[in-house]
Amino acid sequence: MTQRYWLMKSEPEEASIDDLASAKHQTLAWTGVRNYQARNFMRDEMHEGDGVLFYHSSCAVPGIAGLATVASTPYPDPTQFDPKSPYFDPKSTPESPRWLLVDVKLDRKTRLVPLTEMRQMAELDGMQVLARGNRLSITPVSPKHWKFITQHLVEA
DNA sequence: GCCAACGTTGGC
DNA sequence: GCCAACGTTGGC
Repeated sequence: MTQRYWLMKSEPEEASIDDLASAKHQTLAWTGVRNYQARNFMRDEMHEGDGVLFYHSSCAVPGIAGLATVASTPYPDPTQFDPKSPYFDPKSTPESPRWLLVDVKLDRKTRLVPLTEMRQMAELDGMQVLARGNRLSITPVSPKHWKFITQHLVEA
């Protein structure tokens, strides 16, 4: 199985790179995804060891905040069964869970690479997160884009 | 706070 | 199965 690469958006008010850094084993379950495309990536296409660009969204300076790896096989998102959770899904059952997730483990915090900076890089043309109207919270990243970001952008 | 883009829902 | 209405995302 060849390694793949992903960009995963998180609102820092909910789960920031520092939350990931201070989590047990520097690992967080990627709870709260309620979009089928994003779920399908976690359920069907992500594998342990895949590279993850940890991205801060819906904040003052959106951008890449760290590097991480996929750290589990898919399993049911526990928040879907919790009536007190904002992610509760009354139509989902433990026998047939609708929402699956993976764990994400911090590799390292990086400088914040702003979305505006990424947009200026010709090397990143075609990157899905830069596409007009993109809202998907998990998007694939090509090896070429991953290489450019990790080798040239992430260091100051 | 605005609004473009896109996903979901539900009437028919 | 179509599609209008509505809700959400997320940059700006």
